[in-house]
Amino acid sequence: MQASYSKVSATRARLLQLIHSMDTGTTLPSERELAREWNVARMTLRRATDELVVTGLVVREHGRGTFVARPKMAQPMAMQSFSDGMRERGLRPSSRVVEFRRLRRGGVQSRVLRIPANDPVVRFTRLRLADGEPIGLETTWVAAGRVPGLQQGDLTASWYELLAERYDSHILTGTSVIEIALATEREARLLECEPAGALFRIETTSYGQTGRVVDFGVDLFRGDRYSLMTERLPGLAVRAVARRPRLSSAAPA
Amino acid sequence: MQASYSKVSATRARLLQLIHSMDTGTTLPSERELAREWNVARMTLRRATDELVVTGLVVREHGRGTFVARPKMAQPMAMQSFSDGMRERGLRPSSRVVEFRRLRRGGVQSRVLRIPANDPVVRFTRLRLADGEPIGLETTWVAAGRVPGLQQGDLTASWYELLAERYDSHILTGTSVIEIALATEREARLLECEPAGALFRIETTSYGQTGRVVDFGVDLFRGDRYSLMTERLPGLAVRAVARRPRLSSAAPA
DNA sequence: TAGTGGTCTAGACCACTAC
DNA sequence: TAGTGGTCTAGACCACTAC
Repeated sequence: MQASYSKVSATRARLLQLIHSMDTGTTLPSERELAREWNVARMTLRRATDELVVTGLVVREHGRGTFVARPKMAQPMAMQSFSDGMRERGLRPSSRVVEFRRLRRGGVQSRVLRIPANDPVVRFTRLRLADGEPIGLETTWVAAGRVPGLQQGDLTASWYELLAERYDSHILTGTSVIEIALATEREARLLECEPAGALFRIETTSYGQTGRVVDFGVDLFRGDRYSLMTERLPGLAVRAVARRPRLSSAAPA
Repeated sequence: MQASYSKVSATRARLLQLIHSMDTGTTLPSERELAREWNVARMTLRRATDELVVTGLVVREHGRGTFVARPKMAQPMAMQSFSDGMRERGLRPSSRVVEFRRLRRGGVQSRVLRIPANDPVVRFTRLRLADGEPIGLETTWVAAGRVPGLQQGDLTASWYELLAERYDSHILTGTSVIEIALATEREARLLECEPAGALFRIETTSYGQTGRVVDFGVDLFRGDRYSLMTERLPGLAVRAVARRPRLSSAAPA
């Protein structure tokens, strides 16, 4: 620790030391108590704690206390259905449809889906759960012409399997762009994380046979609970694109 | 906007609206001015701004003001040398060696490198730059036996090329784990970002011919300036591993 | 009811910039 | 020197929990 370090930094360091000697799930001393003991304002103590919350080291529960968090879970980035991925890891996948809409026009998404701007599009948002715990929030856009008769009730099982079996659309590969975003209040409520908590925002265009675009999706994963795993291969040339930063928001609020 | 939203949220929303009408590089009104105008404490205004800073929408400069930020840049996740990647995109790559050490024992990294725990290891940390601007902070571990005679001065050019040409070690594939971490003060100084700014933390094990592990590395990229691009392939089965969360820190401080 | 975290305030003082 | 962002404080009041 350097002398020039800020009080927040020094406090965070003390918190880290404290936490490393504690077991998962155990309760930290209260904010007021630690602030008094370490001679800092409660706000300073809280700012230090904020950083450990974002990183996933501790969890705060309103009215109850602050606890040492569980380890993160790894999310493989293979082009695999969420359901299969979860089952492979011994977890029970489920999903809750938060929104289901038919849009008269694809708008911005038309270009990505490679359809005429005036073609209709189906957009739906699902909360993905593993063993009942919210994992990710996923919004999908698909050309309405590709999925005739699709209804909200169809989406409780695997979307990939549905595409393959009913619509003969087989997703083979994809391109993803990963960004860090902060949870809006709505997203935080659904994912049961802190408002303004750090999220992975993964934008994926998926391709089927003959390179056709099948769907386009935006997934949000909690950064405090998950890591992403990916295989790296040589020379997969990917076009670099400059992107306007965004605050988060999978779907339009 | 809902009535139940917090003041920070409401303020962030007003800031977003303000920013969307402004051009890249232009100056926002000062914190004191906006706080007065919107009837919030300066700390509240700052907390709202904090979120836009993390997301990369605005940049603060001490003593100068707050500015609308430039768009993010995409980082391809192919297993490609940093130098080649940058050159392909018309940027001049360079790197500065921040630390270079020979360790008598590999310690924790021995297991990843698949060498006996008592074998010596070379560890070095480089700051990667594109057109002179810091992009990432990269720490690499490699078995000393694989790189006899390696010296700090060798590392200004491409590490992959050096491995291939001098040591006949060709890196072909890799496995990466991506996490969100917050910059320590040291990392923030090197990357010229905010202390506690959000970073991508990418841990990579690289493999050569016959699946041998060649090196192990931890890269930190600024989350406010970069996004990651990756190709997704079907059925790349990746073992899921539970991981203890960490605050950041590529290398031991 | 007592204790916890969540939000917000009004102000002090510092460090840096531009002149 | 005036104006900007950076840090920290001491306290108020709210919302939630556990009893």
